[in-house]
Amino acid sequence: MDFENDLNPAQHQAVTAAGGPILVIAGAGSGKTRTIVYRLARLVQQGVDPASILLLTFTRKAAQEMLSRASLLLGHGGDILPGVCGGTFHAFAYAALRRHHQALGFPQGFTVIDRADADELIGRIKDDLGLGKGDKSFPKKTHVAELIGKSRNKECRVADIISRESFHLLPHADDLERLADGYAAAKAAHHLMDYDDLLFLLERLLVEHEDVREFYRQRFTHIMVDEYQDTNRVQARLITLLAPHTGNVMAVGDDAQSIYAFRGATVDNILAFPRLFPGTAIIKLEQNYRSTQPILELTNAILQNAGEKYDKTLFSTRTDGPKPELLRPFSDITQARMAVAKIREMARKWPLHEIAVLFRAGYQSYALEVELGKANIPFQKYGGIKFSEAAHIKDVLAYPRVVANPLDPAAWTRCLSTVPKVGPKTAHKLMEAVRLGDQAAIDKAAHKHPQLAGLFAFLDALRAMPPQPGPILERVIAHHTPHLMEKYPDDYPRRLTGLEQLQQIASGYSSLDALLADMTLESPDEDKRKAREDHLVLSTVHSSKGLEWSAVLLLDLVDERFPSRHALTRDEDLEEERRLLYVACTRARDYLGLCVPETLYNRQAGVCSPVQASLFVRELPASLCTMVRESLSGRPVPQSDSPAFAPPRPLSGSAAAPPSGPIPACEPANPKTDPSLLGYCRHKVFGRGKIIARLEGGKCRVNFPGFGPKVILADYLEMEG
DNA sequence: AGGGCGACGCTTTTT
DNA sequence: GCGTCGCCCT
Repeated sequence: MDFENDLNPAQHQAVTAAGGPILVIAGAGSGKTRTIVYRLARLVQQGVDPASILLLTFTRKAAQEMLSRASLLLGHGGDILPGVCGGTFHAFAYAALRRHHQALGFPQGFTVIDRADADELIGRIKDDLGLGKGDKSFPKKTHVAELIGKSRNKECRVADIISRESFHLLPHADDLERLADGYAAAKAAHHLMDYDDLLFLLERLLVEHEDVREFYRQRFTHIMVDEYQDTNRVQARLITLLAPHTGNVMAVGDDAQSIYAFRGATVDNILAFPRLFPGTAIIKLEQNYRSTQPILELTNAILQNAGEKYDKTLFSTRTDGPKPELLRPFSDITQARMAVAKIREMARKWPLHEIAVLFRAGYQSYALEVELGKANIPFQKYGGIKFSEAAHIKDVLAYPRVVANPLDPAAWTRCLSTVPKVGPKTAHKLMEAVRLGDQAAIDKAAHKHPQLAGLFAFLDALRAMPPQPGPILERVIAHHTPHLMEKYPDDYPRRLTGLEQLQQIASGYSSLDALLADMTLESPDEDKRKAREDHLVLSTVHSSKGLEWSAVLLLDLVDERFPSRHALTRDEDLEEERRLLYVACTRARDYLGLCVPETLYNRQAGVCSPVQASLFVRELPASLCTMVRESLSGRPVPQSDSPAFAPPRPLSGSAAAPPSGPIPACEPANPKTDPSLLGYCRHKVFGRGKIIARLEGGKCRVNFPGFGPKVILADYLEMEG
């Protein structure tokens, strides 16, 4: 290892810093991973036992990547550095809780439930409490689950979350609190834990059991935490519990890339770190090795318009390269066509896996996925539906779940639903009968549903087997295949392949509990299952965190989509959207294309309505990108002189761009119709409000405090200021 | 009580 | 394009 030559001075300092707390502020593309990898390798080289290193990352994939790169540096070949404990906070918490579950009053262990299971449980409690019956204003179970999750992650009452961001639900605040309590009680009664419980229970374990705390403090003498800007409060407390104040803790993060505030992450953790760990060495990595200078100029400009100032300006040694392109398809429908043309063009220069298409939300790639299918371009989608979330996988895993935890309601419902004429209601009654040992009720039900006896016999047989995942899954799949064929007559072959993959995965585990927990905590790697072919990457911006590509295309950069329209009312939400765009653009090494459709297809009306370019795009100086319009043939046509962002025009307009200056420089001729003005206004009935969008036909969407968003003709509004 | 069917509404991001 | 809800029949 050549530390002097492989690292720049700041990286070198971070890698070779002696023990004690270290905070590394690592700008996008500044060699953060390289720094962590080299430090890992150096620690091991200096004789630190790998087993005493704890590496906490955002995904297990990231941990594995770092460990295998460090192994390579140490000359261990591609093998993962043996002994190092690496993974997510949640996976680490699960392992610790499993080891010490008796101490917490879970003598028989517990089951980790995912979001869908939690939703279902909440739905049942909602029904039990008789909430929302015939009341359309009562939130749906998924929304309730979201509120409860938020309140726990932000560590405040459900009522506080409601009054801060969903004030229309205030009338239901008391009922929602009751629902949250009921949910917590049901989890305890059935030995279930959701994602949040894992963290809070680990905290309780470490606080209440000094011996356990000391065990971990002695076991892990070196702790490294990646993506520290996206940790929440309980995660920060866990670090202080795991490490003494003078401990060897290295936190790495970038406040400008914080994109998980919505689930309780707080950049305050970065600011507070030096206070919690006195004597922290603070090291900043600012040189960018990833992107060309023109791309960095654009990303720097995005941050410059942020309300909160980030004291960083990335600089690159890569001065070459084209400016980012601003692609203007006619609509979000033709955007897919234009993107495919662009991807074809780029595929001449780079392999497909070096090209990525990013978007704000999963559904925004549907149209593109269809076009890619037509064009025969292979792709892999990140951040979409996960392997373990597919219905048939969950169905099959339900059997071993019942074996592992006979109180798991979601698992029982799935198993019992394979019996004809048994649905959620009967399943619940039966589960209660099993729990209470009510043999009479079971016999009665077995008489009514003849196939029930077979299912119970099968489950008993499973319980009698040694708890080895491989053989158990083999039997379960054999048992379940007829049901699968019945349930999915059209595509059961595809799903059967998925089950075979599951069988493969399962045989790699020695403990059933570990398999089940991993399936809910961390879905298996996509690329392990897919043939190693060259494919384009589609991803949500959130899932693209920490990754990079030679070429990046960004879809739907229009108001209401990016920033998401849910983020328009609160300032801090809008700021998070800005950082999200920053993360997206800093993924690109050589080429960055921003797609700004001129219209959006409106399904109800069946027409394309003009939209504005995203607020963030409108703010950018026109000189930072090149504009490319879609020609009528669908091929991209570069514009000779690139006026920045034309106001939206109807499709009927000529294909040639009307002469128009950049919006930022637009003169405010008529404040009522000027589409760039999104300030405050007054309305005779609703009072003061904030204009959040300009619509066609001289209308605006205005958010009135106390009334919510309304669409109003601009003529009825009086502009303020 | 289950299951099929049509209407509706909504659609952020993830461990 | 999806899940969810209510209605109606079995």
